Amino acid sequence: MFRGFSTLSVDSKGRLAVPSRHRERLSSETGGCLVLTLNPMDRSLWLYPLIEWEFIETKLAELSDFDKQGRRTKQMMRGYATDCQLDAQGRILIPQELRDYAQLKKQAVILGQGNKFEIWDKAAWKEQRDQWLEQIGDDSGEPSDALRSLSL
Amino acid sequence: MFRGFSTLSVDSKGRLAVPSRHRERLSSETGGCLVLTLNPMDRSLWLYPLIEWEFIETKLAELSDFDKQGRRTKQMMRGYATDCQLDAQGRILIPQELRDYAQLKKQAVILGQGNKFEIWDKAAWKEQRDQWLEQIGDDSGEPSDALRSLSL
DNA sequence: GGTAATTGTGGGTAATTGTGGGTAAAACAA
DNA sequence: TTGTTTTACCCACAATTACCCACAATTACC
Repeated sequence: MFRGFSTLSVDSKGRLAVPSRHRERLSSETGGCLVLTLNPMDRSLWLYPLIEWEFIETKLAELSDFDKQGRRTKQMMRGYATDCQLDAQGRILIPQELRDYAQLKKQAVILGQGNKFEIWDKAAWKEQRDQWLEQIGDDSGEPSDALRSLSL
Repeated sequence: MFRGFSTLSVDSKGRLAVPSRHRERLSSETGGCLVLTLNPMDRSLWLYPLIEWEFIETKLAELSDFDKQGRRTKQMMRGYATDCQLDAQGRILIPQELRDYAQLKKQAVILGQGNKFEIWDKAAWKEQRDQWLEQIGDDSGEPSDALRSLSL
């Protein structure tokens, strides 16, 4: 399971260095083959080891074309899925199109999220985070049932 | 179960010494692997032995991506979960990002909380504590049913 | 109360990691 | 083809982190 947080910079060529503590796993897991695609829920990117992505892909294939949300999710995630590999310095090259989607500027953050990594523009992430923290903090909102029964 | 209170200092490199009476348990429990993450309820940090964290992680993994609150909770807790180990002096290095989140200055406190430790900035903790004591004391707030049936 | 052991704190140094940029190969367009 | 842009590969520097060692403060013990 991937976890953890790092602040990183996207250089002028659109490259992003994966934190070193994750490199070995990423380069061994599927011969170093990775898949980068967009996160349809947020303006951020997802980075999967190929083997994990293939599993996702089969699940996507099962989504009905007659359900609008399902169709769109499929289109987006598959359509933007880009193969990539770590270079000798442990970086990946993020295509222009995906950089635009996630509105990546110079500063980015990368978050371990179980079977994948999530990549955000730093400012956008902070905004999201603070918004969420506010919601958790005030007790006015209704936590979902799943959350209500969660003891950490 | 962890319990107890200690005042400690965070040095200029962001290191925090775990009280010695807890070291042995922390370094033996899961080969010394620990996970440090943020406490989404308060501006403080949680320190889990890896084995305890993994249990939390599986619970988080079950939350749906299509429920916004669940998704955010997952993102935050996993995203900020940082692997760490005690160094030769029994300290952990707290990443800048987490220090900022918990607003840790020079003085910190660490509280045993069952399956984990909670780490606060000392001043922030005192403030919180006094505030809570006031609230608990006056009977204006509505205690939940669970609390109502609690005999201490 | 005095001494010895343990614990908490600080800092130096070496290794690792993150970042930037140069150059050559490859892809693409005209 | 030729010229232009993009990508891959390499090298180098700066910042961070891990690993030591040393001292001060605290605690335990006689």
